[in-house]
Amino acid sequence: MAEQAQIPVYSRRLREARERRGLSQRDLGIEAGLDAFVASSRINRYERGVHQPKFELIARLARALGLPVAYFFAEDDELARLIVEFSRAGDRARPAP
Amino acid sequence: MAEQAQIPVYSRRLREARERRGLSQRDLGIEAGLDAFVASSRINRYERGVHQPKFELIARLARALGLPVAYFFAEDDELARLIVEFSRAGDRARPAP
DNA sequence: GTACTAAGAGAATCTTAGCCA
DNA sequence: TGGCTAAGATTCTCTTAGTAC
Repeated sequence: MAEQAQIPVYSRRLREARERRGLSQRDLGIEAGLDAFVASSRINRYERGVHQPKFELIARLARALGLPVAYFFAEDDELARLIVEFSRAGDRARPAP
Repeated sequence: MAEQAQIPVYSRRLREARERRGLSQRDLGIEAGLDAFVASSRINRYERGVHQPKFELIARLARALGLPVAYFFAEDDELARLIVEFSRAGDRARPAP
């Protein structure tokens, strides 16, 4: 049987977070600072696990989605939840920089 | 004044974790499955922030260092500590897969 | 409008072969 | 021995131009 290439964690978390926000792939890319003409294509590649974005871009996507970068690399769902909780607690303590 | 290129989070965390383990750059690379002839050069590039490793490699480095991948992307030190605590708790609950 | 893809252009990393403390 | 680097070889991503629903 043929091995199906595994979707990376960050791809899965990216799509989940985007859909939770009700954004299209194009609009998420634009909010992260990508050119409107390439946004859809690029975000699609990342969510499908075809291409790997630069960390700098992941950081911008994380900011656009209101999540810490570490969230996108949490394999464990419980750890992911913990990271979100931590960032929300931080938001109250020290507002937006 | 010239802007100093910022060292990425994962670079900083990688070096810290490696030194805590008392490993050389070469030995860490080898433990992560890199060829002995390229290990030193490549790990050095990652720790200096010159090159970005593939996520697949970060996952192997994380395993070699006994840390979750998310740890290497935690900007906040307190969050990093939280992630380590979580992984240690998990080790007791469900041993090595 | 949204999700998605092929393929050449462009930009990155990887390997080799070293240097310095 | 350990940390580090230049540069060509290699391999990746990015942009463009599309398709299908």
